[in-house]
Amino acid sequence: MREIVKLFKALSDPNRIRILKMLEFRPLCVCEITKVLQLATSTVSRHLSLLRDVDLIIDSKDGKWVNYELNRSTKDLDVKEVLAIIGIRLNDDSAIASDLKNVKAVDRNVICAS
Amino acid sequence: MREIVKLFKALSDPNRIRILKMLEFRPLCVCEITKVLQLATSTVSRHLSLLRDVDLIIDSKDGKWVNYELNRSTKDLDVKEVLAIIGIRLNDDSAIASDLKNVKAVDRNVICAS
DNA sequence: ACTATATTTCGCCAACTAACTAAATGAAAT
DNA sequence: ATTTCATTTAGTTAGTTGGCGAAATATAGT
Repeated sequence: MREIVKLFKALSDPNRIRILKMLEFRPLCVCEITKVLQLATSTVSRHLSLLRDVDLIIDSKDGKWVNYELNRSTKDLDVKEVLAIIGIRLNDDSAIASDLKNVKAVDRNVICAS
Repeated sequence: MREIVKLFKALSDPNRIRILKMLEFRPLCVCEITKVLQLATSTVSRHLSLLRDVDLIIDSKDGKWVNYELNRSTKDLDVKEVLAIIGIRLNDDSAIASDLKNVKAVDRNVICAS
C-alpha cells in the first residue's frame, strides 16, 4: 500500500511528469533537465531523487555528469504499467511537445556552466 | 496534463485507495465508509468528492443516503487503466483485507446514527 | 411543522510539499 | 593540490493537504 501511494504521489506533480516525458526521448543529465524546466538545479535534483526512489528512473555516473533514464526494465509491475500509461499519453500536450523540442536542441557540453 | 496529475494526486492517499478497494466489493454510503475508515464524516465526504472530481467514482442519491460506486463505465482511458491496476493489486495488503472484512459486516441500517 | 439522520461545506490547525539560495560533496582537469 | 564544474544536501519560506468539529443543507418520518 505504502509503495503504490508513493508511486502515485511521485506522479502527481507536473514537473515530474515533464521529466518522465523528456526521458522517453533519451537519457539526460540534471543540467539539461534544469535548462528545459527552468527551475533551480536543486529543485530538479530533488524531483529526480523522488522518481528514482519509486523505481521510475535509474541513474548512472558519466564523468562529472549523472545520467538519468527511464527504468524500462523494472520488475515492479505497477511501475511498468504506469510507465506504459505515461508513454502513450500526453504526447499532444503543448508543454510536453515544447519540452521535447527543447530536449532535442539541448547539448550538455554547450549548456552546462552557462 | 493538469487532469492526469489530478488523477494521480487523487490516488496518492492511503485512505482514498482504501475507499476505492472497498467500492470494488459493492457501492457504499458515506456513513458505511466512515465506519470502516474510522475518520470524521466530513473527512470521508471530502475524499469522496475528490475521487468523484477525477471520475474515479460516481454518486447517486438513495433516500437520505448517497451511494458511491466505482465509475467502471468511464470514458476516460486513464481512469480506466488506473482502475484496472488498483483492481488487480493490493488484495494481499493487510489493511485492505481487513477493510473488506469490515465492509462485508457493515449494514447502513444498523450502523448509521450510532 | 418538527425531529432525526445523512451528507456537505466552512473555518481552523498541524504536517507536508515544492520552490529558492547557500553550503557541501565528488569527480576532472590544470 | 587546487580549481572547476555538476550534483546533492541543508535550511527557509509560501502554498497545499488532510484531519477535525461546527454549522448548513437535504431528505424521511412523525
